[in-house]
Amino acid sequence: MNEISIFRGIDEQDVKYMLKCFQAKTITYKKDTTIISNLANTNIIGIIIDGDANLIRNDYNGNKIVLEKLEKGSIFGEVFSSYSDELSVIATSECVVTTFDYEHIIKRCKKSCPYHNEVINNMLQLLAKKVVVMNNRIDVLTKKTIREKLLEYFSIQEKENISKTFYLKLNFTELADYLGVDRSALMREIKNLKNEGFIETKLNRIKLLY
Amino acid sequence: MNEISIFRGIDEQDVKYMLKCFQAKTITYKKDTTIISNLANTNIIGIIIDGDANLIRNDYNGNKIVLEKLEKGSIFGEVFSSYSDELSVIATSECVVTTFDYEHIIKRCKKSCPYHNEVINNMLQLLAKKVVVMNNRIDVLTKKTIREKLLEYFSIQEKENISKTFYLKLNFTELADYLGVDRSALMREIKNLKNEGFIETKLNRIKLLY
DNA sequence: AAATAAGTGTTGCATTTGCAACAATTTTGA
DNA sequence: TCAAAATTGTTGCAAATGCAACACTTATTT
Repeated sequence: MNEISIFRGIDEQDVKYMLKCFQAKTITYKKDTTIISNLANTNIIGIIIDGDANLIRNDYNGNKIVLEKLEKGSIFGEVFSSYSDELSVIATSECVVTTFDYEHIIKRCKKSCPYHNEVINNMLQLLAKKVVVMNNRIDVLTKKTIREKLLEYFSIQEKENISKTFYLKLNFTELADYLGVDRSALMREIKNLKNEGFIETKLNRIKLLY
Repeated sequence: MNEISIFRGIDEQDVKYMLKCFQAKTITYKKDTTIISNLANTNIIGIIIDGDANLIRNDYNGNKIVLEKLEKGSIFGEVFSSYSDELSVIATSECVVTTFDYEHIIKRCKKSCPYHNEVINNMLQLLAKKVVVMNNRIDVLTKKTIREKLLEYFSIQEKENISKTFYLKLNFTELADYLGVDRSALMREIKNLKNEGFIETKLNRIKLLY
């Protein structure tokens, strides 16, 4: 997959050295525990070393919304400084997390680690990738009907998988949230698409017939 | 406004030097002319030095969608590499634009300009700001009804202006596109909000009464 | 293994929305 | 300054959607 990670291109020894230089802390969290709360008011960068977590927003009504699913290699905390609602990161499996202060990324360390450039480049690419992912979601959400939203979503999956057959990464409840529509209405529209011969489905496998 | 720009914190002389080092080109475009076409296939970074432009997507139907409004200080081209549709940038007023190759940002130049760090930091912050803006839009688009979308949009404007009275930056046609809804349905809902005493409007000025 | 929770699938109905079409108003530019 | 273009504002109507409620299936927990 050639995934970008914040330490890509830096060898393991140097990563260790750098983390020491950054005064990074690595902690293991149990499932369903809080990794960090009130993220918006910190200058912390976190990296998921292993496991999965969710970036959660608690809005004014007390609703918890999953803003982002974090997995191995994901970073969090880099961009939400302007959020006024409370953000937190919750482990959804046993989870190893490294955190350090954002300052270390932008300000050169005194020892001016030679691999610092590499980290910044990776960071830019991670952010750029995030922008692409968000753009995809906006494209989908901007469509007016559930059918159009679904077809746009399928089209993105088709591109990513380079195949007209793929497995949904979200369950239907999550997909409804992702598309910003009512779940039952989503089910109805999927049924319609099947009946009209646009798609075939089997569990979470989708096959596009057009 | 303390706006971030890619050259913030670097004095004018050094910016000039750096642009030379980057082999940057600065060109003035007339209104409605194409600044760059097929952006997705380039590694170019552009900076709007003066004037306004639109980042346009030509989708498969030939529809032109305004993805982003660019103004003085905006940068473009850095993150859209994965778009398969054609992207272009069109001047919406007389427009001075500087372009250079993305490589210059990430790879240290041979002379290793001392202000290079500053540029990278600014670049990170610009991207981060973009992520925040996109997050706002996703928050709005995810709401199910036009009323909820409008109220969320107003709430963001209220925060940004720190006032319950503010002027819309978009006209109603553009706002309808931004919210992903039909324009006439949007007008209807604004009328309802007025009749029910939630807002007052006068031209593009909105006053929240709650 | 039983109990509980989470997710899927379905339906009737009221409400919301998009669409189409048009008039009125404002802005642009020739 | 006048004509054309763009934007605003309105409405009837059909279609799409959300909501609520429920049965059923699959996971998870104890």
